[in-house]
Amino acid sequence: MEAQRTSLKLEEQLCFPLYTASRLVTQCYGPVLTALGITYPQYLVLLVLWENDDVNLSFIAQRLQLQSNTLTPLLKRMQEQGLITRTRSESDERNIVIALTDKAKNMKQEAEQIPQYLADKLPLSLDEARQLYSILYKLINSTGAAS
Amino acid sequence: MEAQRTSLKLEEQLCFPLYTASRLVTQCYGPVLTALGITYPQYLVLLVLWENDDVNLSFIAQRLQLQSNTLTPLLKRMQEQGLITRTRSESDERNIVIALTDKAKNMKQEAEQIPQYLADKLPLSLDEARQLYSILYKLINSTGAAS
DNA sequence: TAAGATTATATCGCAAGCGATACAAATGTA
DNA sequence: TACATTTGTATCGCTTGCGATATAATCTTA
Repeated sequence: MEAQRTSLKLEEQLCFPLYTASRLVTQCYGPVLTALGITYPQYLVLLVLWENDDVNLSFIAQRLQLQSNTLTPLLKRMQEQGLITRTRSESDERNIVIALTDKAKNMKQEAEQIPQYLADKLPLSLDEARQLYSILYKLINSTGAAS
Repeated sequence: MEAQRTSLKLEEQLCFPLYTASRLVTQCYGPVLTALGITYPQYLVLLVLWENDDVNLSFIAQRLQLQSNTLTPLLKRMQEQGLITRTRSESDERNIVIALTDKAKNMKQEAEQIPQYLADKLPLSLDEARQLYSILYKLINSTGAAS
């Protein structure tokens, strides 16, 4: 709310470093994820499912702040790769239940090392990482629906 | 380099809030950019060109940390919309020179209000914004090529 | 209980992103 | 000056993202 001078200089835009850091950090996952045969958003879906299996599409959508027009094809591809199953709920046929296959469950163990791999690769101190989290979630909670 | 406990919990991954905040903040630009008839990456290209007109594709690529396989089609679309011209350099025919049209030059004035619009929309204090910048650029510089 | 709202997911169309590769112009080198 | 290398863009194929809209199942309510 304080008066802030704003300009059109690329480096002074908040959006630009956010967008670029996100892309470049995502690229850091490339080698490990390729080895597992998955993409970055697919990895995020697995993170959700490793915490909560047998959930509706809308649950994943809410956790990742993605919509059905992104998730439906993404989940279909994961199904084709044998990572998940998609089943219509019997109690409410509008719902589609996503469940991990054994293949995806087994991948969790290999994935355990990924966070450490990334933490080593990025130059942030614990303090900086905490600050970053705090600010990013402030942004997220202010824009999207409440998480 | 300190010992950090890592886990596969979604919220504890650095990547996830970065990815989500980037998408959601980008979505905040939607209304203003749609009014100008451009997309978010096109806006970034314009930011570069408003600072430095008549530059090679590789200059934009370096500034935005994007590659030709992303920029070439993006710039072609901007050309079709009458925002830029693409001309082969005479001195070195490998280079393609990107220049703003009058239409795009005139858009700068309307765009001047965008940073303030966003600053008002996001809940960050000046201090938080500075911290965020600092950390994001640390990430960017550690991953991609030196800016 | 039939019509209208709401909810959950899907479809369509288009613009990024990006790994891999291609290709022509320029440069280096023997 | 031929030939290999490097440089700057472009092409291909695929997977996101997302606005807009569609569709079917469920819920509401008169």
